[in-house]
Amino acid sequence: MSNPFAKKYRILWIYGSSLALLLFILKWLELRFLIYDHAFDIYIGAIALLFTLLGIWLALKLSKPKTNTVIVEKTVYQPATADFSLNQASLEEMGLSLREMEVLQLLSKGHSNRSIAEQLFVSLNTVKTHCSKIFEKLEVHSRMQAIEKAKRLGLIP
Amino acid sequence: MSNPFAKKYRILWIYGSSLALLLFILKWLELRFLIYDHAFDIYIGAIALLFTLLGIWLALKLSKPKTNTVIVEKTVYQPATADFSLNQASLEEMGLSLREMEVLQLLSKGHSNRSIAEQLFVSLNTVKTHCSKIFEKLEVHSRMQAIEKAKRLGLIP
DNA sequence: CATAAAATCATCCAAAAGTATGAGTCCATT
DNA sequence: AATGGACTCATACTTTTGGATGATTTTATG
Repeated sequence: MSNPFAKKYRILWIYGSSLALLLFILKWLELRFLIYDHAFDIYIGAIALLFTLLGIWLALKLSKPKTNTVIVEKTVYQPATADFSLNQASLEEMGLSLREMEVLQLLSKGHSNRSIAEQLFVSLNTVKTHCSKIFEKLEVHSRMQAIEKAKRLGLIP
Repeated sequence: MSNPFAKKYRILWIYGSSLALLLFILKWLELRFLIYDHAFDIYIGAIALLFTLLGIWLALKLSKPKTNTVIVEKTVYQPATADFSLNQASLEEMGLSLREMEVLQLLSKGHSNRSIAEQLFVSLNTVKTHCSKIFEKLEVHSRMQAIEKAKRLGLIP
């Protein structure tokens, strides 16, 4: 933790120091070769300061914020989806509606009717209705058989 | 570790040197064209531009890197279990008995408790007991979840 | 606009699944 | 002989699921 901080601060320090040194040298030169009057000098300094601030403001306002993207890998155990392609023909033949496919997919993941209802923001009864229709269309009598058949038909991975 | 540092320092040196050079040129111009009033505007403009750039550079280089932490959930899919080989280690770890494995296998084929009972020549209650123990050991609460977990542990094909 | 399909929700009932607890038998190990 | 694990079975209870039926709303389509 302290190492990267130290590094950052060191770099900052070096930047700052060299800048200060440069300005100091300038001042020294200025004093050394006192040719022009101080009013002009102050004026130039003000201009410089003003536009430096302007530059800083511009940069801060217009620059994209540096983002530290932390990627958290959330493992999902869903095997055999890599080369899955939905069998459109089977789907057409079975006549499953869009919503029924959604339910079927959640069904195949082992979710309960209640869980599916919550995920789809519908009532438990609706999910049961969908399930019944799915079973009817797939000609099965339980969710397990439905998954079995759906997988075989290429409806789900 | 020392290489990136050296690189950074070199860049810093170059930046610093060029800045110093620019300032010296400006100073020189200042001395040179102080006499001519009409060059004054150009001089001020140059100063302004230069210091604006300096400000931008300063802001970009020295500003604290804003750490906008973006958490991205990445779904990692497990490869398909094309060639099944029983994961003995997982089995040991889960502590499933022989009979429980039998039940689990029939379970995974979509059989009902009654069907399993008939196939194993035991009572329905016994099957339920086995199931309960399996669920307990696999830390799940339904046959579907059990199958899911057993598959990804390599207990069943 | 009318009609059909899809989606939603409900109630009631029966079957299946799951939970908790207790208990008996068999068998291997200590 | 005692112990513990595996297997068996049972009762009682709760939850979930499945089936049947009917109704309403939304949405697409001719």
